[in-house]
Amino acid sequence: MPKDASVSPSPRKAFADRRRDPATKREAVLKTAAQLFLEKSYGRMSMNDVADRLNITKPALYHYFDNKEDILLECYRLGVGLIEEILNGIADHCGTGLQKVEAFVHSYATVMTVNFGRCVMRLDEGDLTSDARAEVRTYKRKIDRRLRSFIEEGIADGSIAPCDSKIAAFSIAGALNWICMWYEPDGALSPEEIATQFARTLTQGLVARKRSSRLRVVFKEE
Amino acid sequence: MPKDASVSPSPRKAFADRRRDPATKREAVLKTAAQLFLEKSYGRMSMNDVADRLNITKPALYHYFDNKEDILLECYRLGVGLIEEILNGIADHCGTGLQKVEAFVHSYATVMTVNFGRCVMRLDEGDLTSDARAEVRTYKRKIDRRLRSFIEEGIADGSIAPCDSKIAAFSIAGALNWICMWYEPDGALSPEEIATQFARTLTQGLVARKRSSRLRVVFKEE
DNA sequence: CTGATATCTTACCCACCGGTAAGAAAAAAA
DNA sequence: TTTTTTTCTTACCGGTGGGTAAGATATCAG
Repeated sequence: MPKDASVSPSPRKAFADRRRDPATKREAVLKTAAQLFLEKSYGRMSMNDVADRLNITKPALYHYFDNKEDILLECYRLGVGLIEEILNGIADHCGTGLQKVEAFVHSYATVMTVNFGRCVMRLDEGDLTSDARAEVRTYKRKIDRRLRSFIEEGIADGSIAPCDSKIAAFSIAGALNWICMWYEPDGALSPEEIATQFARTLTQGLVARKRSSRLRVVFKEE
Repeated sequence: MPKDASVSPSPRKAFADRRRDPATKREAVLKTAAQLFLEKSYGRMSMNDVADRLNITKPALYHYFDNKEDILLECYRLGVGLIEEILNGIADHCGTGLQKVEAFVHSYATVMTVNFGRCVMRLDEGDLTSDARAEVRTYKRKIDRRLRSFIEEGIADGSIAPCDSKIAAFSIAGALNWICMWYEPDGALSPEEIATQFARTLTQGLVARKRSSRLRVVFKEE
């Protein structure tokens, strides 16, 4: 099972020899930190945990990162990068506001099943210093504003029923963000299944359309 | 503004004198612990924080509770109690599955704006010992199963469009649980506003129904 | 081969946290 | 008052975690 070793070697092996290759070692730290962070949360993940899993000692980590916060902030930035990619993709791909929301939900749900993506929403602002917190808040507001603008666009173009876009955005974002709380990579639900049904449920709702055999809907122009 | 002092005195004053009144003192501990827990999360909330806010010293707390986990678990139980109340209320109040889900969302959203309710979803299982974790998981599964049963009921009675009830329940529960992450008691959004729009959005979706002045829907029995 | 540089380890510091031991001070019971 | 019980404080312990100092070891440039 030899993958492309130059791209994604097992993080454990990145520190196997002391060849000078800071980039891949940094990457290895980030990957295992993200993994551990998801397993244990920021507060319970110690620098020793990270070091142990990489078969090195704690001080070695400080050769590549300033401190614990620095590591997790970097994971966070990678995750945000994934999200911003999909946001830009949606802006181009024109359509109704509703279609944009649907595309957003589908893509965002998928990102929430990727480790770095999950880190974004698992990171508690309370664990950060005020500088880092400010940065994180900026990202979050950007994403929230974007979703809200899609909803408002939909209301304007008639594809979305009038509503408070702020609350609607919180509702959708909440459902999506919570994915990282229950999703298990080896679980029964595949990312694709989740993304598809989320996109459907969050835009169309649960309610059955009146198209049963007993009832028929007729649209009449006036 | 004198409230009923026998019911809810300021937690700070509960320990003002040493009169023997364990019940209200316990309650005061729980309230401030819940408050602090919401402000700082379990890991960053120290027993000293709680004691300081009550104007006592740390060991005094151990007169009323066995340990830190015991305190938060008690807060958790109070919150779960609130949720189970609404669940039972909905079971009686008969109606379609969709109506039950709607009622659930409305009530649950409201509970998520009450401190003890918020504690339920902010409590990270990873912070607990295995015994407590087992208890917590039991409660959560009970709630999840209940919501899922409402959805399945709705699919059976035709009020809800066929879907994977598991994913749908995760979606709805996620939106609701996430409320405790952004809700601020003194913020712009009132609990009632939130509950009402959540109930609407999560059941009906965002999509505009074709009921504009240009179109009219007619239901015809066959 | 040699000196310079990057990499990593051993040993340590300090702050904090959950929890306890032992006893003082107040309140209730006698 | 005296005794007993509850309530609360001072002082402390063991463990852990982030982070650093200082030096050993390997890699690389020349």
